[in-house]
Amino acid sequence: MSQIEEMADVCKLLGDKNRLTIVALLNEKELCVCEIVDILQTSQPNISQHMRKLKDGGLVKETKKGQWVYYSLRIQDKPYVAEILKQIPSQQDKINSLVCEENECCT
Amino acid sequence: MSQIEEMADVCKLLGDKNRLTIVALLNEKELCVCEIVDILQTSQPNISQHMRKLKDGGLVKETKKGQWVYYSLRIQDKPYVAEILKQIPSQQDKINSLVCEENECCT
DNA sequence: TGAGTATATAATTATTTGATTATTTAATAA
DNA sequence: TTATTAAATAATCAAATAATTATATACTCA
Repeated sequence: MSQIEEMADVCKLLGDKNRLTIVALLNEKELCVCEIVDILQTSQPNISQHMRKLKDGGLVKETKKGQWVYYSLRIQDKPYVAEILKQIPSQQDKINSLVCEENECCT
Repeated sequence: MSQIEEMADVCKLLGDKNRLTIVALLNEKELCVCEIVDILQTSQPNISQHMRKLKDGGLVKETKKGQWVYYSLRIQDKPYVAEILKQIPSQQDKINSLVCEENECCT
């Protein structure tokens, strides 16, 4: 696949509001699926499928910790993604509002 | 529309191989529709519809010159798009190979 | 072991999208 | 005026996509 095609595929991944939000969230902090579900207010399978696309596209990596799966960004080789993220407002408030965070449910 | 939604929409526009190539071409030089059709080897209505999406998304602007319509990039307010374009290989060879260029058909 | 929880997968559906074909509009030039 | 050329629009269709619902897998703990 040509470089331009690969970049178009990455842009397509970021071309969905939910996925772009997920990437912006992960830019702040590693998160588990249930936390992302909680923040984005959608179904677990919906998030799970977005995560698979992001993983297949090489934008995130997963780490299993017990029964939880944590996702983190993997964009060292894609500096332009970091540029895009610079333009996105901080998602810290959404992360702070996690009930999980308070209850330490995923730790 | 939220900023993150607007950025997702821009990414979606760039998330198509043909449109990303068009934007990369316009990054080198203003081009008319017939030239883009020539380079991308697809139909005129196909390009015309891609140009409309890019125009609606605010990524390009058009200038009519006689019976030709020239498009050029309009991304001053979107620095991250410039960052993406930096990662794309030069499209100069494709522009140089234009028959138009030799014959000066669009001038 | 079995219950409970977290996540993934599969199947389905409605919507969106990219491309094609046919037609229309607009500009130029004979 | 008519013919020609460039581009846009409209209609159509197949493929891709995001979301939902239902089910399966995997891990933990009593």
